[in-house]
Amino acid sequence: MAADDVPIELKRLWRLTTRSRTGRPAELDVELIVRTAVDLADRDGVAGVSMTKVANRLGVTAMALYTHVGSKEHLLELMQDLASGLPPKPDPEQDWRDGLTVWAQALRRMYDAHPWLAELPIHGPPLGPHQVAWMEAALQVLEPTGLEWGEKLNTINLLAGYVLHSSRQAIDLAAGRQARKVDRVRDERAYGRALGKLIDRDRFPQMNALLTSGLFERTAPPPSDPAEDPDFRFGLDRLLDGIAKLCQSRQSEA
Amino acid sequence: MAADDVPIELKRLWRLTTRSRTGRPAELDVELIVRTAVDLADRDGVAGVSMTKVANRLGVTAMALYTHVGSKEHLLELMQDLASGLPPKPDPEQDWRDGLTVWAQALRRMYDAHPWLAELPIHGPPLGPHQVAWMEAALQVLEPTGLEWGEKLNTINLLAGYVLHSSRQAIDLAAGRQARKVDRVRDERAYGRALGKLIDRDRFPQMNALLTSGLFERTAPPPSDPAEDPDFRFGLDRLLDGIAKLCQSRQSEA
DNA sequence: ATCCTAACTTTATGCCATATAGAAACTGCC
DNA sequence: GGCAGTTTCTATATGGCATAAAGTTAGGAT
Repeated sequence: MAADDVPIELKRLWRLTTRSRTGRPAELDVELIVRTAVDLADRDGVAGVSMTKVANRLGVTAMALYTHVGSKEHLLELMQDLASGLPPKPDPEQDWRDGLTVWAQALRRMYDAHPWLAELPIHGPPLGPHQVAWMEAALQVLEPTGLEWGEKLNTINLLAGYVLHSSRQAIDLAAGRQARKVDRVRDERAYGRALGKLIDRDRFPQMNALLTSGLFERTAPPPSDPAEDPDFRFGLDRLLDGIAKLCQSRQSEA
Repeated sequence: MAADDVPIELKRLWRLTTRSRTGRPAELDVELIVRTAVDLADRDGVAGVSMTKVANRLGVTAMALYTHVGSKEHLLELMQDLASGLPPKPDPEQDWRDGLTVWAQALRRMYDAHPWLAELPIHGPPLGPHQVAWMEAALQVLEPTGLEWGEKLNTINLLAGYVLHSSRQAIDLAAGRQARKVDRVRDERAYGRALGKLIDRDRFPQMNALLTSGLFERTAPPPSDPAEDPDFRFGLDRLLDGIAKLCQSRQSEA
């Protein structure tokens, strides 16, 4: 069944590698390396993860890792899947809209728990067991909608992309706020004042109105639960409204 | 007016730096450096841009750049703004929905013209003249909707985030397809077949159904105009439907 | 006891951003 | 005409990075 033509990267994601009986026995294994790397990333972000640093933590040279993870790129994929964890189990009592809301909010909290996940590039379709589990959960929620497979995929992708994007922004904002004194450009108030001086009122009338509206003078308190942040909810609700319209049109066809 | 308390980074974005009359005259200037860096990025992506390479192209040492751009991070910001170009002028005849569609499609084509723009991290609010112009254009389109400033901002952000995300995916997919023989994991057919062997039918029933649906067997022809790609249009239409509902509720209040 | 083999180490290459210090080239002033 | 001041650019160096190539080590199988 799990035949030989499965690429080694997939095998490692699903932990299907077997220790060989011959040769020097390994001190390391994929799981150990990836967990160490995730620890480092949780502390220092993606930039804090280097083959050397991971290896040093394990009391081993950098090159030793290559036996088990192939390349740094692959290590990052393994880290991504591991840190993704498992989605909440869909509640069959809920309708699809509540189900997707719960799903998206859980995803948002995942990025909050491991902000470095939002730094990673996107690798096409889900490949590892945890990513597949997230996809499975969303598909289960969408099952009663009667959408076609392509539509379901597009919908999930749309939602996941939104959560990723808004997580990134929130994380960047928080990081910027921490360095406020160093880098005042990004401070909201300073932003409005500085740009206000540069913007030609005739060429940028709307921007000018926006900057003088006082919107940037408010100090937004960082919400305790990022999944309840009003800015996050705004986009989520728009998205769900748009998806709802699609579901309605599908339902009225049938 | 353009007072001294404007940070140097902003001044450079708006090309407000003045050559001093004393001292050794500069061979370089910001515009020249940034244009050279953009050329490099157009050819080789963000990874192809290093201070050394940019400097060599200009017949100068890497350190010479630092007089003009401060740091590589700042150079990337300058590149981003320059390559963003100008948005299409909003047509006052169009309603907001057509206007946003045009805007989003133009943004999509921008990422197609400079794919490396999609690789860059997000830097909070728009700071440079071109980015401000994009924002201004979107605000002008939204002007008749009667939305509040915060809603307009959230809406634009939602849309821009969507275009960025789907551009990234399309670019990654195309890049993966180019390296198909090397990296078959991401080839769509191979994806379905390989994952099919790993996935437990009981634990992942929906994924299993999806993989056996034949959806991944189709070969999607790459569209000539990315802004007309059906996958892109799908998300855009959902988003606009969601925004339309918000506008309606605002209108019925008034 | 010896061989085989996989796991790990050593060493080296060629990148990278940028700190520091100094040389070079111009203007304005005497 | 030449010196001072100022700015630009160069030379050099540091410490980091991923990973290629080749060598060493340690245990299981025979």
